[in-house]
Amino acid sequence: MRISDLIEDFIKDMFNDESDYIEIQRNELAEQFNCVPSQINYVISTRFRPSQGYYVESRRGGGGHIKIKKVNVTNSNYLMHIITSMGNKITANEVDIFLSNFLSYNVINEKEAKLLKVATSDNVLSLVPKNIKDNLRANIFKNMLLNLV
Amino acid sequence: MRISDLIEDFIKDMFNDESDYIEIQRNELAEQFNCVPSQINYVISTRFRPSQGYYVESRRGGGGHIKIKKVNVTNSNYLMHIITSMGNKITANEVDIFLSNFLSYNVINEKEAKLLKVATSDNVLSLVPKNIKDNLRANIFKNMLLNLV
DNA sequence: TAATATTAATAGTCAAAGAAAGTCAAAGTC
DNA sequence: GACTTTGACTTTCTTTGACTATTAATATTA
Repeated sequence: MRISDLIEDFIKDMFNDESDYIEIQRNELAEQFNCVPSQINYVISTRFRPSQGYYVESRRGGGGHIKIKKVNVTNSNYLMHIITSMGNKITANEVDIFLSNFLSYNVINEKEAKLLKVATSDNVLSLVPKNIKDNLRANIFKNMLLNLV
Repeated sequence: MRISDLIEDFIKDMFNDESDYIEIQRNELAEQFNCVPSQINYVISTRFRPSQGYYVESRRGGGGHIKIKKVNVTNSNYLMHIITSMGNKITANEVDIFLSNFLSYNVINEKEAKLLKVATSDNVLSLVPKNIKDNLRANIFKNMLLNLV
């Protein structure tokens, strides 16, 4: 079995009912599996993506760590379904359409919609090179949504 | 847990309803936490910045001390003030500190804080060229905040 | 006694070392 | 060809300590 799969399983086993997130230390985990630390990054970036229901944050420096949050995916969950099916690019217009749907289904409130809209608006992202803008927007949108599920 | 975080928490716990400021003795505190005195300065300069709601003054010599004052403010004024006084660059760490202050002042709620954090996190902005990342972050942060005023 | 000098008690600064995590591309595997 | 493994290099944040600056307390002097 691939080592990446072992690491994936190991991390997934860390989740339990009490908390919806886990914390790991990259170097320590790498040592346990006898691999280079960057392999942990590989595993996270291929198996713990937003589209797979995971939200990741980390911190460097002394006491640093990687925190992985698992979003509860009941397959009836409308938002989750949107997140997993959304591509890795999205335009400001498409965001608007999503938002008005979310609002009409009452899955988010006005304030949240406003925040989502602002954070992904062309205006706010005007500094971002055009060729990555829609990718970034999708990134922001999905990760924000994950935290509303 | 990082010792800096412990010190930060310890100091924050010292605040109570009666007084809006606290006083510490640098060497004594350092001794309690078994660290070098300058670590206290590190904690103060990274977690109790004047721009983030704390005003710090100190005195050297016998009986010297460090006094940290919590600047008391009301909702929209406070946010508005922060927004206008904030530079056009901000790091993810600085966002964190802002957010914890906003939360302690009750000017935003947990969900809003989470959204702000996510939308400006390094992970989510990883696609963005380094030279504009902190500018973009400030852009997103300020514009989102404007919608919370 | 008032002014001045000295000493001790604090706090401040800054840069180096340490402790993580991130990136990216080359090499390997299936 | 797509996915995985590896490792050199980078970035971020924290800890440490040597050196500096300031103030209060005390001693000395005029």
